[in-house]
Amino acid sequence: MVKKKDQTTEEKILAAAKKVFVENGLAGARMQDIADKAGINKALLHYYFRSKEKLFEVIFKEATSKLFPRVSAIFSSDIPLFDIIRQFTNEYVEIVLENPYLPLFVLNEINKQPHAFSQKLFGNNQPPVHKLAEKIEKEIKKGLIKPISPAHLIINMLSMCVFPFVGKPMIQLVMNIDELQFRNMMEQRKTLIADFIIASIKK
Amino acid sequence: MVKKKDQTTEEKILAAAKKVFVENGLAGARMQDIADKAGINKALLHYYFRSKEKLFEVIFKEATSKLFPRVSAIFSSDIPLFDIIRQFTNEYVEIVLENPYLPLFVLNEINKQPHAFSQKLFGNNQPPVHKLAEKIEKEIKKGLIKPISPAHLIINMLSMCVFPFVGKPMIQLVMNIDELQFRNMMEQRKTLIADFIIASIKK
DNA sequence: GTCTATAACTCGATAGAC
DNA sequence: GTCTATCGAGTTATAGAC
Repeated sequence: MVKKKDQTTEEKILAAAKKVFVENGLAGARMQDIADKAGINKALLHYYFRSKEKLFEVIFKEATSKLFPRVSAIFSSDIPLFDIIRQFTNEYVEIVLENPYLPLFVLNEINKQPHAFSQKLFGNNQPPVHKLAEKIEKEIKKGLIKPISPAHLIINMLSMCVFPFVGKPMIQLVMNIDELQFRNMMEQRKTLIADFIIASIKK
Repeated sequence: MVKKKDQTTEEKILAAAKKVFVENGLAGARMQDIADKAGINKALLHYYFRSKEKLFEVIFKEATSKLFPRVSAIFSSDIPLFDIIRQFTNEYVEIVLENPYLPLFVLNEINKQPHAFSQKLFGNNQPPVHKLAEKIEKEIKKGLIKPISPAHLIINMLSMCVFPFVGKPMIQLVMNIDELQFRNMMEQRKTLIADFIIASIKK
């Protein structure tokens, strides 16, 4: 835990804004709450970041920059398929465990303005799904794994990694578990998801 | 497509409100937008539904009543495990295909007020996960399926059903597919998900 | 850089005519 | 039931002193 007193004002604002935006979304967040949480006043918020929208942009970019680059790297890396699956599920869950509400936050914003994000997220270079899909195709043709649509396999993997966090409050409600128990479950999933997938497609 | 002219004012409001709330959430939605979309004015909204919150409640209840009762029924039904898996994945995807944005909408609101919903969703009776979990335990002990934590198996199943809809815009972006192609993929998943799960746990 | 005070605006809600 | 007009609370944003 970083001490607030050692942070610059800008850092305090960013930390506070992240929390408020992630919890409430763009529309639900209030500048007053951010100011309070940062221990300053509204005027100073506007001094550092011109407007609510601009502040939001910064937070959002920080969030996506945490989630996507590693994913891209693993998806396009040259290691064997099963290693990709193991590494991806392990790393993704690990990253998101530190920021459990990020996936819902990001998915919401993509949902609200899908077109703005095809630019923001990927720029002009294609997302790295194709390379992984091709690798899956090859493994099938070589007879190393059971036939399955690459797209579906990738969606299955993503689903089992991302959904538990998106549905965290619902899962906690339904299963009646606290923060620590949830965390422990997710720790288990780091290896469990890969095992589950591989058991399904292995010949 | 239902003609607006054959709808009562109340129906027009509900249809408009559903769209606006589902797209923007409670905080993001504006009564003016709902009125416009319904072809009436704000005053009339308040005449039919006292406040924004009350209108939201109605929409939200309609949404959850579409999603949860069937799930509960299937989870606690007395058919064999593999049939539960097949029936659940098939029916859930079918229901949500008609309302692709419902899951994200519902999860968001649960996320924002988890406690309010433990009441609203389940009332006083426990959610029906326990019965399914017990069934899984039994199958493992009988040696009919490979050992796996029931909680994780259930989460895996839910994940693969729900996530594709929650992440719909992102998936469409990354895979570069249109509405129809997305729909076709989800149609395939009705049986694919069950096959995938069963292949993984079958002995 | 940081504050107080306040302007400017958005939006839910109501009054009152028809 | 439906409308126009308007109020009033809450929020973003700015002006101006320190």
